[in-house]
Formats: sequence, structure tokens, C-alpha cells
Amino acid sequence: MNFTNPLPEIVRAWRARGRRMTAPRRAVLEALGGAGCRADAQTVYRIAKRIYPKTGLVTVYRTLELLVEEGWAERWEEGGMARYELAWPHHHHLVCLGCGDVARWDRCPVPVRRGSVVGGGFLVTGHRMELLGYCRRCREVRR
Amino acid sequence: MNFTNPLPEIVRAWRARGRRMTAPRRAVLEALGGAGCRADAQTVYRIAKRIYPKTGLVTVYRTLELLVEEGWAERWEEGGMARYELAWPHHHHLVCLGCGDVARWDRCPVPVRRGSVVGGGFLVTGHRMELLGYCRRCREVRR
DNA sequence: GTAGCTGCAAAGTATTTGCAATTAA
DNA sequence: TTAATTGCAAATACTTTGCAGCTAC
Repeated sequence: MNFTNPLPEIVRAWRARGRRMTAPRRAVLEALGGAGCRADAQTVYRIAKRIYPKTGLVTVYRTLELLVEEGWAERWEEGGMARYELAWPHHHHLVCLGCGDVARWDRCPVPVRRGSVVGGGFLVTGHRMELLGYCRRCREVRR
Repeated sequence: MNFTNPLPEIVRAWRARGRRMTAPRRAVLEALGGAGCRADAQTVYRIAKRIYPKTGLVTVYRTLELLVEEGWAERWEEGGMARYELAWPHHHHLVCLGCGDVARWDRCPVPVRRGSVVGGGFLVTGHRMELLGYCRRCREVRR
């Protein structure tokens, strides 16, 4: 966990909205914060169970969906399953075509600003990007 | 179909590799070329059946996978299903958060070149990007 | 002739839903 | 108290696989 940890803020916002803060939800929140980039539901489930063993897979799905709907998390689909991660702060990914590893990349080279209008009337509110290629390890193996 | 139609080139490349050009495959190729951005397997299947009615769904999946493996098509996963489109020429997408429509956008604002190395050893060979926001129609409805 | 291709049906996986029981506030 | 939340089991939906028959070359 780093100093940009949004978990306390999420809990606060949920309380303010009348949501109940239960043990399974807290476990899912912490698990998502502790999982790497683009963790699938099973991974979050496994970690959440270490925190609160009674957590059910269905609740993991429901909590993650809630986080996505409210903008706290981002959802990706990859490899036939949904993957989730905390959306903040803004970042992109380096996806290795060799081993499939997904690494975080904190630079943002996309010069299209929120609020700009492109393509004849499309209002931009955000973007997603990933660089495809080969990680250091895969490049060394290839040599 | 436009003048960058890659279908004849795909057929030629397949023949050269010893692949057989069958009626179902041709139907899938044409269907994919005629479908819009990010067509799902069912859509390709429906169009392919109009071209060659005996085409089976399984063959659609297998042919699309072949195209992706060989780099002719790109695969996206979205809305719980796989989506496909011809990968050439390079382009991006405008994804409307209101109606879900995906529009093609031929500009490329990503200044990261193939061959560059980023993030401590990651060799970039390509990228994917999409702009999220609201299309003209959805913006007008909101007003 | 034969290796590649096809399609049916069945299997495999991920995700969602109905509903009765539980629980935070 | 009571409305939100949970989790089991069942239902859904997409995709892949086994295999016997077909076909392009």
C-alpha cells in the first residue's frame, strides 16, 4: 500500500451513501488494493479469503462491479475473464506478448485531453492505452 | 470494402503456406471485412451464413483465431465476449460510454514508436488505445 | 490419396441470478 | 427493526474440444 491508497476514501464515500461496510466487502477492498495489476476475480477471491475466510466468490464479483460502477476501479477483459484494478492514480500498462505479464507504467504519452472533442462530435472524458511488446526477461531468453 | 482491402492478400498468403481455401473460410473472411469495428463471433457468423449458409459457428471461431494468430486481425474482449476486426490499417476507437457504440478513429496520437525501449527494458512492438467519452448523439440527448 | 478442414454435440469456464438467511446501522 | 447484504445452488452464456466424415489440392 502506498500513500495514494484510496481505500479509506472509498469506505468514507460508501458510508456517506448509506452503504453498509461488511467484513467481506472490506476484505475485497483490501485484496484488490494488495493484488497487482489486472487481477482476476479468482485472485481477488483468494486474497480476500486470507483476510476474511467466509468471503464468497459471488460477493467478490458484486463488490468489484460496484467499485467499477462508481469509478473506483477499472475493469479489463483479457484471457477470457474479467480483470480489475484500482483506477487511481492514472497509469497505463506494458503487456508482454511473450509471457503475458502485465506491468504498470506510470507515464502517460497520450496527448488527448479530457474535454476535447474529436472525430466530429465525440467528447473525450478519458482513455485507455497499453503498450505491447516484450519484457526484459523474455528478450534475454530470446537471445 | 475500401482500397486497402487486405482480403486478397490474406488468401494469397494462406495459399502460399499450404492452407486450404474453403467456402466457409472465404465466407468468414468476407464477413469480417464487411462487419464494423469489433464485431463479435455471432455477428460474423450471421453475415458469413448469408454468404455461405452451411458455415458453422465453430469454423467462425477457428478462422478468426487463425487470423489473429497470424496478425491479420485483432481480438478484443468486451461485454463478456470476444470481438474481432481486421487489424490493418492501424487505427484506434472512440468508445461511447452512453450507448456503447464503437467508432473508428484513424488518427494516432500515441508518440511511442515501435522499437523503443521503455520502463527499464520493455521493447515496444505496438500499442492499443481507445478514447472513452460520449458520441454526438448521446451528447444531444443529454441536453 | 491424404492431410487439412468442418460441424455436430458435449464439455469446459466464467459470470449472473433467485432466494432464503443473515446482519449492519 | 428493517433494508441492505450475503452465499449457496442453479442458470446462463461464450468458447473450446473430441471425433467421425468431408474435401481441396
